[in-house]
Amino acid sequence: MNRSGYRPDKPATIKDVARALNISISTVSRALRNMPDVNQDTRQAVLRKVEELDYQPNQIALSLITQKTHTIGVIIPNLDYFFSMAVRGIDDMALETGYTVMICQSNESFTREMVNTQRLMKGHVDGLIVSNASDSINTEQYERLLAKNFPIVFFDRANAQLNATKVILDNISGASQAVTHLIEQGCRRIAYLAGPANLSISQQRMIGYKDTLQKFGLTIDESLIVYSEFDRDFAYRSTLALLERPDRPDAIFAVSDRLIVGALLAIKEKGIKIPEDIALVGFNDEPVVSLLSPPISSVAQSAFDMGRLAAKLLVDQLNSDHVLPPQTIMLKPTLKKRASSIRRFDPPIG
Amino acid sequence: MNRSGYRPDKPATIKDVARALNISISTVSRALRNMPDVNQDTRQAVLRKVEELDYQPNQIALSLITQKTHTIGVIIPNLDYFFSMAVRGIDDMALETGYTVMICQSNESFTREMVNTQRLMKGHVDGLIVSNASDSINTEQYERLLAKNFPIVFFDRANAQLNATKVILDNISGASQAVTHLIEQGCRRIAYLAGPANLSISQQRMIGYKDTLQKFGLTIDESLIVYSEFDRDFAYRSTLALLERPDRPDAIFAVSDRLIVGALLAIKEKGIKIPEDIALVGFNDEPVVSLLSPPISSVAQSAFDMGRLAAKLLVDQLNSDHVLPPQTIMLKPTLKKRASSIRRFDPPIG
DNA sequence: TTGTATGCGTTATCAG
DNA sequence: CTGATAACGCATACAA
Repeated sequence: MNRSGYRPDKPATIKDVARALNISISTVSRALRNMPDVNQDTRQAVLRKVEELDYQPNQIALSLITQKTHTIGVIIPNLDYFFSMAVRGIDDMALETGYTVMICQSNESFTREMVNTQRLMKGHVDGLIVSNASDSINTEQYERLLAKNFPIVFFDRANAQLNATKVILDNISGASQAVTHLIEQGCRRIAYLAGPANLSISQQRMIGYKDTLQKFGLTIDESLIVYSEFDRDFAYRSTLALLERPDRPDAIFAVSDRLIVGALLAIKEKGIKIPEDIALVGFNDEPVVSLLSPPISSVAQSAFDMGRLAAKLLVDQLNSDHVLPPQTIMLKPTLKKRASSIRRFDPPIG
Repeated sequence: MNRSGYRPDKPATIKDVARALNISISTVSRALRNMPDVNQDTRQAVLRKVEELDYQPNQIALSLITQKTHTIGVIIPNLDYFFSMAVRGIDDMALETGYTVMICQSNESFTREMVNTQRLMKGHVDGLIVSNASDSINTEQYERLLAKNFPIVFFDRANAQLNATKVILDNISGASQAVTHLIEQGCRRIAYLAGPANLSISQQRMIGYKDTLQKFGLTIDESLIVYSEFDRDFAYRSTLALLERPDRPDAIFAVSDRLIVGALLAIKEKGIKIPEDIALVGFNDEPVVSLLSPPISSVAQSAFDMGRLAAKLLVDQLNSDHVLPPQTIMLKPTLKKRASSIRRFDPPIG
């Protein structure tokens, strides 16, 4: 007994059904799959016996033949609010289309992301839905898979160089909306908690930030830009440092709500007024930011929709009999304006 | 071509390796699994060819033989903070022990929980880790699986009648700590947002709540107990109603942080002082509660540890060659005391 | 030390 | 209408 480990009682196979009825396997198989050419009485007998023996087709055997598992692999950096919602969207679409979802978290580690990819490939998922870890740089492994025409859909965090199907946010627009709003509220020195430098979302939001400043004729002060991991405590400390400066900023925009919350804690600790002295805008519109004092403005996107859409694109590829060309779908974010950034009465409260 | 749908380029099989070297399949198989009785030269040649062809064993074929997929099915009601952390713990242990995790969310729906169970069973998971939906009542399906000795571990929300392996919290202790603390702070009319009546965690926490009141000689006022789903808005409205009463409560304890946040919003809206007029204690210690004004006290547990432990118990069963007897592991919660409930200076701030 | 044959559970292709 | 058999990719008992 080399196949070690405990195994539950063996379920009935198609063979058992056939034997019990003294007919051949193929007849049972045909009866079960509603093929024509099968006697009604035989079919009824099979159906009854199947019920009696609680027979269920062995998916593994089917997979061996079709080389399909009806399983989708999902690789995400973490399970924070955004990705939880995205996973819910993916699982939702998977349920509708008859797939099951295998989820692995990279914990923001590129190494673990690669390990998870291999893990899922070994488990023979039919396709992959990926959002990169914050220290992801190398795309070699994905390129190799894509070269073999293995179906992958990237969402949210997707390497810009990679020629693959993606569902992403219009991050430039999101950042632009945030910065425009801050400028309209009278802010002139807008600091930016920029997140991990190599992530596409960071880079795109940075473009939106800088372009908007320039569009309004404001100078870009690189010393007001702080790169970091998605670490609330780091944002807290960075903000304290920004507040120490004689020319301290009059607004802070952050690449994620996690960071803007860190900023909020630092500012409140210093007793500086929000939004009068410093206005705040975050990104993702997590539920928590609307509960804080003051409620924090944030760029909102629907992670659920993004997840559903990513799953949809993947399933479309899986159900297609030819290779679909890569496409990039860009979703539009909307700014939720709240007390943390509203200094004047002109703009309506969102 | 009945096997519809696109499939990526076929990977090399053990046959390809054998053919390329003009040797038999079994020799390749042996060489690969470091069996003795195999010529060093042959082994080297095989290894080289395997590298060259990028051959990887087909797990599906292996699964067909062993009837094991090295996959764990996870069924959870949602992916809020608690369950996200639990899933992280499960995935962590799975990675360590060579398993992959299939996750399905029931969205608090018993029907969907059943559908997901079938979905995972069809996908031939080796075992199941389950936390029930809030409207779960019927345990028939699990009983049937357990009767077949199919390995299942329940965690957090586990039906009390079911004779199965469980990892749960000492909910009575958690509620007792919370209520004791409130009483020590001078509260005498403690309302309870009790959650779904049929959930084991609700029932256990209710026992802790009532027993503690009685222990301190306080009467139980059933009109201060409100059942509900895990719905923040419902808690908000229930609290508004409680506040209308002439004999309004001087404290609210809630079965979950989601509900206590709803209560907080209602109380702040009414301009009632926390903790002077009403003290608050929640359950789960989600990060959000420590960020609110005032920070809310909460009964803390480690969802991550619970997840890891549940996975550990399941893997132990999977790796054992006999059926392990059901066991229930009970974890101890600790109360985090914060401003929402601290009226006196005697107890230290947790 | 290596090769051959059988089986895992199912479908598909033939014959009958 | 039904049955026998090959095949999916691999491990393994048995032969050589």
